[in-house]
Amino acid sequence: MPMGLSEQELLRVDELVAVRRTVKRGASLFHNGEKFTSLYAIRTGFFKTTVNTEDGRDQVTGFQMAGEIIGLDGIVNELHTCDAIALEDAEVCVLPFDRIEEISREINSLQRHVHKIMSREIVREHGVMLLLGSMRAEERLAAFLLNLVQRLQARGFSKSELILRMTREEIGSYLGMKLETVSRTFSKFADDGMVEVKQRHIHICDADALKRIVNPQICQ
Amino acid sequence: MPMGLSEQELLRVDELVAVRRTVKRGASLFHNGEKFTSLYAIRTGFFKTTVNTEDGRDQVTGFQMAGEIIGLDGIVNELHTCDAIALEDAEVCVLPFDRIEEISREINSLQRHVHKIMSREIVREHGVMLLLGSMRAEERLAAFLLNLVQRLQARGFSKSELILRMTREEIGSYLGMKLETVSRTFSKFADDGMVEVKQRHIHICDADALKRIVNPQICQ
DNA sequence: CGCCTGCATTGACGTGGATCAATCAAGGCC
DNA sequence: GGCCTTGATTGATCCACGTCAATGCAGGCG
Repeated sequence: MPMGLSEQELLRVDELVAVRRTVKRGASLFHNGEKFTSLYAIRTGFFKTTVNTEDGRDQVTGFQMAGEIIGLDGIVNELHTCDAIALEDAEVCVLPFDRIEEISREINSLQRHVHKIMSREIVREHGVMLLLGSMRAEERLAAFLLNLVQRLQARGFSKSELILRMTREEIGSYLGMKLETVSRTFSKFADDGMVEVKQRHIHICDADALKRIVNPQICQ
Repeated sequence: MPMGLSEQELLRVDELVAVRRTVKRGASLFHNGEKFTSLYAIRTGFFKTTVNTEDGRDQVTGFQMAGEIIGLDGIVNELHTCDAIALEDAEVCVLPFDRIEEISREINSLQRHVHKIMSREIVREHGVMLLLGSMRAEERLAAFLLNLVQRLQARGFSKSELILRMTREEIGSYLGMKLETVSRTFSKFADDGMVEVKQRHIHICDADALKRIVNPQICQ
């Protein structure tokens, strides 16, 4: 992924991403408590990550799609602290972390790249904290839809059409609300003509209206 | 902070932490939008970090104390994406990030250390997401107090006595609740004999009771 | 000293979203 | 095809927390 490498450097990076692994829908890539050895770059498919308390509650901390990296949580204690579950059949590159460290000592742009990936995750989580801490249900769901569609668009998909890979309950967990509230809020958006919802098929009719919900002041 | 370095390596790390900066109570160490150049290691004092939306809402994303690192959010776009405000007079080490990268290419244990710091922040934020997404007001405040006192204890302070450096409103922002709810919840804890609260002076009388609130099933 | 200002506390009341529960739609499978 | 399971929708009710408002408390300053 870093650019402008020499041929020799490219070889080293290629060797890093050589190992692949497939994960069936519903299966886990890693579990809370497992030993951490590698990061994973998603090639195809869709994941969720969840943290869970000893007393059984759990919380979806993110949804990841092709091109994104999962496993960063495991570095600090060499143990994974969340579960990564495939929401559809998926393929990942296995990136052994000590090899990443080794090669990033030699290739500055890879080093920088790794740091940026971790920083980006921190910034993303700040955004989720803002959402969970200070938004209301409609704002949360609107922000969620806009974020999802924007990431899909960056991968060449439609900016108005999407298929949700996760259940209402998983969306609710991520957004700090109950599945019924997620469902009702979808229905309300549909009533207001902003989206069309058919189960997991979503058509965004009026993205600006969604933006106005997230950001009442700015978008008039 | 990494251990087991040669004398020469120690010199290089010493040079990294040479520059100090003081920040007065209420002043900012950096602001959202400012160019990112350095991380900061807190030597003394207490900070909060906040993110803010264009429409004026803001959200406290963390409280940081001596020994902790702030500024990681800035790496990804070379711009800070949050504000860091001193809650009391503070002193920090300025750690120019390109120097960190340079030296961590040479000293493996420093490289590992940097990665762990970033991973730890990601894990911490997972915990906050769990708190914001699935806990109720009493659980949040109990978890907050326990976390704070545990970090203070690790720094040699009392495990039952603490002085809050932040207002009820800042606590509320961090925990996703209104300042009145924070205040009421403190009063309830006091009524139940779990803590004594005199403004910002907190005495924790029954830490186990707080733990039971956070984790109803496990702690009986 | 008394006044002012910024927090904190407490009360009364309203509401957004949780909860409980029934119904419905869509696959998957025999 | 009919049955079963899993997830989604919708309604009725409830309550935790937000909102609005009054009061209290402590530190800073003229």
